[in-house]
Amino acid sequence: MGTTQLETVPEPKYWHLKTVIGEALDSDFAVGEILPNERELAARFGVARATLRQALEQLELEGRLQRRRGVGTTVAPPRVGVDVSTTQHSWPGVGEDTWQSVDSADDTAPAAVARLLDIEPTARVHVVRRLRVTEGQPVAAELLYVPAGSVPGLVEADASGGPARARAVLRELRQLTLDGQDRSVELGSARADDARELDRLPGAPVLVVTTRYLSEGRTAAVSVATYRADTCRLTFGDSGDLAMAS
Amino acid sequence: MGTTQLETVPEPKYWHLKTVIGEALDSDFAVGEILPNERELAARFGVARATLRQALEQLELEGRLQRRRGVGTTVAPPRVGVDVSTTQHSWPGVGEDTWQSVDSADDTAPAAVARLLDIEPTARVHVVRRLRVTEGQPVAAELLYVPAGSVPGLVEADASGGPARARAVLRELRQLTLDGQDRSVELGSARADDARELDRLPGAPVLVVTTRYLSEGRTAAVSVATYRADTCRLTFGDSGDLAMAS
DNA sequence: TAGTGGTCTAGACCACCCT
DNA sequence: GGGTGGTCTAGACCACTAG
Repeated sequence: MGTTQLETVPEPKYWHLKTVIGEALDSDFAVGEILPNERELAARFGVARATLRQALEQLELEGRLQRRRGVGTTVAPPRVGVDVSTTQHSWPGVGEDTWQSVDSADDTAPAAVARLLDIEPTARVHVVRRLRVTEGQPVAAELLYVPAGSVPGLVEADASGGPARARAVLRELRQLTLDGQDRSVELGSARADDARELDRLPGAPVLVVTTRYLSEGRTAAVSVATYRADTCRLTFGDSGDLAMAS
Repeated sequence: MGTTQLETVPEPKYWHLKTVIGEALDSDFAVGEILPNERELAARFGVARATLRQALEQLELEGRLQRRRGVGTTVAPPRVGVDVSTTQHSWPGVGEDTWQSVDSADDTAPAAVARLLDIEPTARVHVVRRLRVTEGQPVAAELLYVPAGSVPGLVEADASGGPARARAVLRELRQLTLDGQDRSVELGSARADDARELDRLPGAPVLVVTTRYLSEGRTAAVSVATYRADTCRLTFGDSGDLAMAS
């Protein structure tokens, strides 16, 4: 009674913190600059460390911060745009140096991938592992699933399993005519092995790009590429050189 | 000494929990089924609630769970694929019922958008708000920024600001010839207003799709659409009907 | 009003990186 | 060894939903 209702909007503390720190990032910090450590920041803002961490996590999710254990928290550079437009791609590995072949193995495909390939979950496929590197930094790890039926010409002898084997699978795949591809993008979290190659912790947020390569009415191969969500912006340059023309 | 080193891999508890619960989800639960509450689950697994929550958060991020305050945690249905292929789009709002116009206002564009539009940050633009609904559920909220110069024919009188105004802006925009568009996808967190329209909490993870509409060598409009990352899989059907043919 | 998930605290210890 | 972020605990209270 008699008291004026003073903004009784219980905005969470971590949300407010995120805003405040975000603004400070714009005005007071340069890219690459290192922030005070979490314990000090928490004390400075008068909150528990867990609460501060919630704010930092959000900022990291948005690509504004970068945190490394044992090192500290730094201001992240703007996200790099990585081209995932389909016209650029054609078959995987055509004269591209953006992807590095890592190795290849024979294995079964995960259930979801087997469904896309329309094969039995127990059927064996070639699994090619590749890594995409941009400006010296790994940005994506890919698993390319190729059913044996798609590469009948592949000689089985060379079972070295190394990069040479991976390139051999890709070379055979290119013998097919590519009729088209579909692509989808969704949010995921990095599996342990992907995380290691991407220099992140397991569970880090990633953008999962799934591509079906179609040939002769069938799905000839499926690629599952996981991109670092913190540092990457996926671009689909559907106009591309058109913007340059005229 | 004398003790055999027993798998001293300090896999985080929450990571292990996530795996265990994820497997249980596959085998013991049906879509829509409600899980025991967090306090009980934590007790059952012998961990603190915060630790259990870390596991649930990951599963929610991957679209496997859905949590609602005051209600409970349920098993999420598979993500819905929403088509964001550019051929389908042409100008925004051409005979589509997937998008609902909400309203339109005159405002300045955020700095990042002003840069894409190549206009002054203080220049006024039409901001059209739209909502994308799929199967009765809101999946995306969009802000379409249209510089006044792109819609010279727009009559200023009708400043109602409601859906009618929004449709008028779109109608005028369609007078231009569309030369092409660029699109990019990145991870973000929902702003308060988007979160409300998407029926999520502020900060919820979203996929931000930014589109530049090009006309006569200029950027005629910019769309920033935020899709619910938990329930959506963005699809780029670059083959589409090709898969149907032959 | 009872029960749910969301926020917050004040500690502790661990894994990792640098010097 | 000293400092960083990452994990974990055992509590407490709040905001929301439903019966």
